Amino acid sequence: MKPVTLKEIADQLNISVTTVSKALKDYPDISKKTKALVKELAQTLNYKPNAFAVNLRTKESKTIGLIIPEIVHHFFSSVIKGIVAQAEKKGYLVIILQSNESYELEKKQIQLLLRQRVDGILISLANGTADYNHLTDVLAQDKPLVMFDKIAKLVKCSKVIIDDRKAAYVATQHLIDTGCKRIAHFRGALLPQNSIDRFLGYKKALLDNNMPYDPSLVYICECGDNSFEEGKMNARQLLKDHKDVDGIFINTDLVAIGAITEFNEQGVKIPEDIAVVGFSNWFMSSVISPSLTTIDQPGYEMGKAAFKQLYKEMQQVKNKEAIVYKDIVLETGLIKRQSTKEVLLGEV
Amino acid sequence: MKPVTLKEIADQLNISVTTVSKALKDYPDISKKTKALVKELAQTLNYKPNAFAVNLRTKESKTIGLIIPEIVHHFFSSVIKGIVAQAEKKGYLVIILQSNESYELEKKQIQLLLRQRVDGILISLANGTADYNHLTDVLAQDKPLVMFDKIAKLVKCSKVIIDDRKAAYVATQHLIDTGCKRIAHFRGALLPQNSIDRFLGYKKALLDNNMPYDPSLVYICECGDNSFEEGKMNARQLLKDHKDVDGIFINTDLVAIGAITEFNEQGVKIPEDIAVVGFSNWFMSSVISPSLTTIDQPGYEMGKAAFKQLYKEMQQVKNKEAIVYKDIVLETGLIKRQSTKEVLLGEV
DNA sequence: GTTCATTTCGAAATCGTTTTCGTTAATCAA
DNA sequence: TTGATTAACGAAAACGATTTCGAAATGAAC
Repeated sequence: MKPVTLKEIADQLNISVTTVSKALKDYPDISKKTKALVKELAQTLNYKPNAFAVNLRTKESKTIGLIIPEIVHHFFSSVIKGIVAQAEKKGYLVIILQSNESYELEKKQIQLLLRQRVDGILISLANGTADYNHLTDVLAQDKPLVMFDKIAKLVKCSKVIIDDRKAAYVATQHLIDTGCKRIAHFRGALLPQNSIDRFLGYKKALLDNNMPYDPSLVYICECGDNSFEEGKMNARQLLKDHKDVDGIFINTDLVAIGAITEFNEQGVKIPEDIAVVGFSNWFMSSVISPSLTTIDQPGYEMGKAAFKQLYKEMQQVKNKEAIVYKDIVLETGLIKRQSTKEVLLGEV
Repeated sequence: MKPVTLKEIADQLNISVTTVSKALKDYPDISKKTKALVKELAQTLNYKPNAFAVNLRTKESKTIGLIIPEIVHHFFSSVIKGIVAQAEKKGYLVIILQSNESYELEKKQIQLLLRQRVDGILISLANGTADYNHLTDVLAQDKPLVMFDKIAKLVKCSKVIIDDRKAAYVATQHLIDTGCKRIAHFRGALLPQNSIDRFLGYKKALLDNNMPYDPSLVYICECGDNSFEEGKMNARQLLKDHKDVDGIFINTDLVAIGAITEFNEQGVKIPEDIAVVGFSNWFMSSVISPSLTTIDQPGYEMGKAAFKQLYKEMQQVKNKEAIVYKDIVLETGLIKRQSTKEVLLGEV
């Protein structure tokens, strides 16, 4: 019933615990005969080293913590999958926690993970997080911390991101290239870096094309939950406020889908009356009608890259080297679908 | 740099480690004065008990394992969220692993979790899993194991499920009530219990309504990945094989969405020519056009219930009581949307 | 037969807590 | 004064593994 220990194996073979331990780890000072004996018995008894004991000695937990704002989310669940897959390959287990976009929770969870003595932490920040003491705490303990997607530029640690600004620029440029003259932007919440960068990309694209930037065309959502309803609401408001808008660049696919639904219901033609570009390439976007032109945001790869970087840093800590921080920027692409028109050839 | 230990606190206060430990845990044989001193110093030094040491002593890890076939999946990510939320409330951490629908991986992961000495395991079986020795291994160690959604009826442990059979019956009955005369079924893979039960519900509904059961109308997919493409493929095949089918009950929403997409592309009218009912109520289903009538499968609640049951059993083990297994069946509901017609009133 | 090297094993310390069982000193009753 | 009681603390043994440092046994070399 009780798990088998080294001692039990030792007793059964009339040798010491030391010898058993060494035999299992192929120490050179143990004879081949005893090694064989030990390994066989360990096998038949189904011996599994007690992770706590090992970790206590070696100061390694082979475990990392992962904090994300929301689990039920196409992009984030892809990231989780990438992380978990990569971690398992390297023999690491992943403890997952959801911050619910709450700063307070996030802080508590970091403490939890530190107490659990995880070897490293992967985090995508909550929208509400503006103070970074809980993060610098981690770094002060020489514990690797890698931020991904929703990051804080000010914190000195590795980051895995996409170039939100550039991607937003490309998205907006596509609207312009397909003939849109007056382009709105749904930017979601105010704070997170992504929101800021995407907005800046949108703005720059306008200016680079000698189109006026009109703040009243930028819809901010205090709630900032990037929801389907947010999209519907904003779309409804837009139709009231600005009849002349013929293109929208939207922060997140889900919001874009909300907007499209509203437009569909109100009989607004997409892309003829209004063209729409989303962001993230949720699976859903390929399936709705009209299908959504969007920016591909590689969640799985991001998770993979984030873990790889964390792993590198964990190795550095292990070898008592200094941690080398790195900013990793993943490529994105524009996925053209039905919600935008064809690119004009003659003009421009 | 190194984490603070009891010993450091003890040294600073010139008392013993024992006293520090007791003071922090409010033992009655420590004076109020020392307690105050200890607690204060612990606070300022930011002391966090070493989880390994604690676990090694107490034989409790306050950690559970979770194995699911696929993380990027609306239903499963809802389940994860329910589990993680509930676990955190009770002070448990969740280690998440993805079996990728592979029996071999599932087996390895169980071993991993046992070695990690988790206090309990939550699992939704891989499609390929037909042998249950790895599961009975867990139970033999008196370690609580709760299965959810994709279960093995033969394994003696607690299970959290929905009544797939009944739900499928309701779905099929709805097609019949809305006037469908010849109803097909896309059942996905052959093996998993859900697939079987949903098929049986479908069949029973037909028979109870004196409609012939025609095996050629049941589409099985060897690949069994419940994918969008599977839906498109099956739909294409169906249109070739059976021009007279006017309703389909489909195993999973995603497959149903694939089918709908194919029908849309081929100009088949939904629900006039063919009515469609899905299963699971993915968010997507409310958003596509036409929106999909489906069965609501409460993922979050299932996760919550699964953890609650696991928690109960972990308490039982702690109190050296016998584990009481329980089958928990969650309610489902039919969500009527545009992919099926209105219920006929006059007839039947 | 002595010396030295090599092979093979074990004793013991250690990781950081928890908990049992004493021990000491102070207090109180008689 | 003596004995019993109580309050407050500590020594030490776990938990299960790892690793350092020796020790014993064997063989080789002279």
